[in-house]
Amino acid sequence: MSSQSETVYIVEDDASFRKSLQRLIRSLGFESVAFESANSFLQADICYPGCVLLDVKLPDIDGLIVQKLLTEKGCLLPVIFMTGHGDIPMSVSAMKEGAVDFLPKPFGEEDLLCAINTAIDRNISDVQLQNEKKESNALIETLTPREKEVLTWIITGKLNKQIACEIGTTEKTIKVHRSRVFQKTRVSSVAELVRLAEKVNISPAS
Amino acid sequence: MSSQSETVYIVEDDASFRKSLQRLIRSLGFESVAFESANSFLQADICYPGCVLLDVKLPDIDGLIVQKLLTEKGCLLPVIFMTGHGDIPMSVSAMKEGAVDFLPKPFGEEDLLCAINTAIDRNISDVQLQNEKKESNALIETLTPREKEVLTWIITGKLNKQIACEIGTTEKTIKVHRSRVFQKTRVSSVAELVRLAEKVNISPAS
DNA sequence: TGGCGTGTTGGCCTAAGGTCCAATAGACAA
DNA sequence: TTGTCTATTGGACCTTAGGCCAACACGCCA
Repeated sequence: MSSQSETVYIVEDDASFRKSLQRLIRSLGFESVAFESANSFLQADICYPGCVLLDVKLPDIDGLIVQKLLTEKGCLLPVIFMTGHGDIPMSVSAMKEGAVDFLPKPFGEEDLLCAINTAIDRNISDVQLQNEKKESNALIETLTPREKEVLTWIITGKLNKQIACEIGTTEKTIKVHRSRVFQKTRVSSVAELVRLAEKVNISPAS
Repeated sequence: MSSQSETVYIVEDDASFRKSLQRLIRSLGFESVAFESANSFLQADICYPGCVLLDVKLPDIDGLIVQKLLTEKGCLLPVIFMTGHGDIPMSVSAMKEGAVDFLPKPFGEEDLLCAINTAIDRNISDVQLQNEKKESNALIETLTPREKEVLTWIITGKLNKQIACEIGTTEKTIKVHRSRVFQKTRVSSVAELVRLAEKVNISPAS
């Protein structure tokens, strides 16, 4: 899993704490990139696998808002919150939104390491899932509308003649569409097609 | 969704607060059953759909432990925690373990109602998922070992002759097994079989 | 207006799946 | 020991699927 370097992004306005965090994280064997504000972090290029260690209280944007912005951007970096003056509702909101952990300052090295490992594992699997989904989507997008329609019937397990009846054409036509669907999506069986369709949330026709 | 009465189980040692909670919850339109200790709750029969409103600090067992016990028991009741003197690590642990919410006392009626609705919705879908899984499992369990083996190959999309080669027998034999698999699992297509197998976490052979 | 992509259809042939009937062999329990 | 369950195999026959070749209609763009 560690084929690529794992990066911990740090967003923390206190310069001395930020630097000591960065030292600590590097000593734990991770790459580390630090930001002093939410905006500078949000504009930065990020690399996977990684996670973000995010202070809740930042000078420009609230940490919980940053978390939402990341999600909206489609960024898959898992968030670990840090806070000096947090409260329970804040931590609960963060966790509901999918934060990996919410660490009150000061926190122990073990807790941090544990959270980072969890976050990076999650990121690795999220990224892989997203990539698979993208690849599957690219295949599906090569289909014509009619072929997509036939696809949704194939994955219900219907026979060609039944599909023909459903969409008002002949069995021969369905055979051709079916054949094209298999070619274009590069599968060789209905079973593979079912799994491909599930990956991109295509559900069986009526 | 409200075809059956929705029950909120309350576990709270403070008698007066327990009673006022029960009144409030009934006024919100839910059934309510209250307990003054974790043990009495854990021994009770529970009905779905529902959820449990659980005090973190109880005389006999800690609320967070109760949550783990419920999970281990296979109980699907979602947990909403209440606490008078909680802290952030406590709320974070609870949320990591799947709690729906973690309400510091005193909490508002709206927050409570919102948490209960979320919890019950989750319970309804969890219960439905579990039922579907049970039904699918029951079908799969009618298969002989050999038939299960053939099943794992069918859902990879392999042809009968390929399966025969894999498990060292003839195409004819696989045809018979395949036919029995379809009969016993009551599906009529590979597509349905793939979905059935996924529900019970059977993954394709090598 | 001609080419291209899409959707449609036909015939023909081979391969594969599905069903019915029949039969054998080993394991395990009544 | 007999009977049942499981796994195995064969033959015959029909249905489906898939590939190859050919063709036509329609809309859109250059």
